[in-house]
Amino acid sequence: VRAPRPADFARPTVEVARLLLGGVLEHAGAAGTVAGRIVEVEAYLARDDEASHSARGPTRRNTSMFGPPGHAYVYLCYGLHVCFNVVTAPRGTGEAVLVRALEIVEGEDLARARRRTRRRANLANGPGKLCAALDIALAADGSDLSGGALRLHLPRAPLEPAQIEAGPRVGITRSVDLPLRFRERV
DNA sequence: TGGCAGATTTTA
DNA sequence: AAAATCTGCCAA
Repeated sequence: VRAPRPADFARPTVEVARLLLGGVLEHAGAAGTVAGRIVEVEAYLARDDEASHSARGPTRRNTSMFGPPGHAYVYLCYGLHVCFNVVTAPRGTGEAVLVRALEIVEGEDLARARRRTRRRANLANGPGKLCAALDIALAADGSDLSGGALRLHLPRAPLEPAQIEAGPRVGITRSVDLPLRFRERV
């Protein structure tokens, strides 16, 4: 994997979403570092996407979604779960990629301590679960993912299209038919 | 100002 | 199937 470059975000959000697959999200904290390979993402767009938080313009919560690309958009879902996104389109646009699932590749013991589950596969196979495993908090909202404690790494070579499965997004009720969910095929 | 739906997860 | 319980939107 490699560090992200500005050019990585100078392309449509759907392409960035596909590029994130096979990348690594890493959080270095006081207790240690936990990192996971990105295996499932969803794109949220600014136009013709009623499921996107940006669909009705900027609010206090989604401010960072309209911020610079390559930064984090972290929000609270259903009042208790933290969800992590990578902001994608240029400043002011309002697009992001939700990271839905990781496969833990570093710091598994620490991840297990933070997550009450026996099965390795369940450590980070959901947007709220992965934030718990990596200890991503709302304080990370708006942070630059190329430099601080929370880092994004992109694959040196993007996944082949045949390795990516596209389909409808999960847990939404509007714009349900858009194929904006991408998963690494097993 | 109040009610409700929501990019979820866990337990019964 | 339901609870936990924050944020934003829309109706009074």
